[in-house]
Amino acid sequence: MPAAVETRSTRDKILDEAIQCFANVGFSGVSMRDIARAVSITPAAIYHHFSDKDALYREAVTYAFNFNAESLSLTVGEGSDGSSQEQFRLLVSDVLNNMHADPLFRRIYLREILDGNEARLRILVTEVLPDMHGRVAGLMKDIAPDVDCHMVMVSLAGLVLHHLETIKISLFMPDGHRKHQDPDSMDRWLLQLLVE
Amino acid sequence: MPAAVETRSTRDKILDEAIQCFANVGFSGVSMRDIARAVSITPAAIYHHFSDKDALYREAVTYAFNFNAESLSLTVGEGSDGSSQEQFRLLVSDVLNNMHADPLFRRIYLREILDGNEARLRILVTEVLPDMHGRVAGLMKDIAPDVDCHMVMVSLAGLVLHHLETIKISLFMPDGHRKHQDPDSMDRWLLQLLVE
DNA sequence: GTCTATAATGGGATAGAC
DNA sequence: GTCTATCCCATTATAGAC
Repeated sequence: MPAAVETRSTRDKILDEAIQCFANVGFSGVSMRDIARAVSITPAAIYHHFSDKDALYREAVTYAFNFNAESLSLTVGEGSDGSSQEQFRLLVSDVLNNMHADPLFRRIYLREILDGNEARLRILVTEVLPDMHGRVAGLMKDIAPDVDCHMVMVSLAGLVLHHLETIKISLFMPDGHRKHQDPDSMDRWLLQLLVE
Repeated sequence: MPAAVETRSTRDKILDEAIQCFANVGFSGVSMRDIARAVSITPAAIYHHFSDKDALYREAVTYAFNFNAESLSLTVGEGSDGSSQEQFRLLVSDVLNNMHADPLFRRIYLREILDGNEARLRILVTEVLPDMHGRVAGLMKDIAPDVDCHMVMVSLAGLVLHHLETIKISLFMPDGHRKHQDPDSMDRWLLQLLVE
C-alpha cells in the first residue's frame, strides 16, 4: 500500500483514463480528444508519452491485464486448506466476485476476444491466462485428472462473463427476473453447474 | 427456396454488406464509405434508403436477428421423438452447430451485449430470445421443472459463444491445443457439462 | 512536459442534376 | 434510385513556442 498522497504520473493518469474509455466504447469509439479531456490535458500532450493511438491502446490493455492478473492471484493462494473440491468452489466464487467487481476488465477482455489481432491476443495469452491455468490445473489433477484444463477455464470464463454482462438485459425482461441480477444466486447456479 | 436468379433489391444488398461490416469491426469502426464501397454504390445512395448511419445499423441488426431466429427455429422443431433429455441434447448440439456456422450472428450478438443501449437490447430480447426460451422451457419442465429457464439459456449462450470465439486463441497456445478447434469435442464437452 | 496552432485526412450528411 | 459535388466538422498527428 503506497504512502499518503500518491502523486500518479501523467503517463499513468493517461493510461487510467484511456483504459476506461477503450473498455466502454472500444478503440474506434474513442478519440484522443476524449482521453485528453478526461485527463485534463490537450491531445498533443498525449503524444509526448505515447507514439500514437495504437501504442496507447496496446499499453493501456497490457496495463489493465497486468493489474487484474495481480489482484486475481492475490485473492486466492492463501486459503489453501479444505479439499481440492472445496478450493475449486472457492476459485469459482472468487472469479465471479472479481469479475463482478471489475466491469472494466470484463469489457476489455471481451473486446479483445472479439477484435484482438494475433499480437494483442498473445498479450492476453501470456499475461492473463497462465496464472489462472496454473491454479485450475493444480486443483483439477486432484478432482478430475482426465478433464481438459483448458476447457474448464474457457467454460468458466464464458459462464461468468456472459452471466454478468446479461444482467443489464434482465432489467427489462418480461416477468420477474430481478433475481437474475443477484451475484449470490449466480454463484450458487455456477457451482451447481461446474462442480455438479 | 426462391426461383432462379433472385434479384435482391439494393436495400437488401446494403443491409447484407452493412451487417458484415458492423459485425466485423463494430459501429464506429465502419464508415458509410466502407459500406458503399462493398455494395458498389456511392455513400449518397445509402441515404436514399436509410435516414442515417444509426438507422442503418439498427435495421441491419434487426435484419440479422430475424434471419437467424428463423433458421434457428427451422432446424429443430421437427425431430420431436426421443425423450425430453435426448431432445435437450439435440438442442445443445444444434445451437453449437448453428453458432459455429454463423460467425456474423455471434459477433453481432456479442457486440450488442457489450454496446447495445436499452432500445437495441430490447430488439434482442424480443427478436432472439423468445423462440429459444419457448423451446428450452418446454424441455426443462420435463427434465428439471425447478430449474430456472433463463439461467439455462444464459449459460448455454455464454458457453457456446465463448468456446467458439476462443478457438482463434488456441491457434497459438503453448502445447497441443489443436483439438480445441474441433466442434465435435466441444459438443461432447458441453453435453457433459450441461446434461451431466 | 504541456501548450497553441495547424496540417492533412476522413467522417457523416445534403443539394441538386440525371 | 443513383450520381457528382460539396459542406462542415472530427480526427490523428506534428511543429514549434514556452
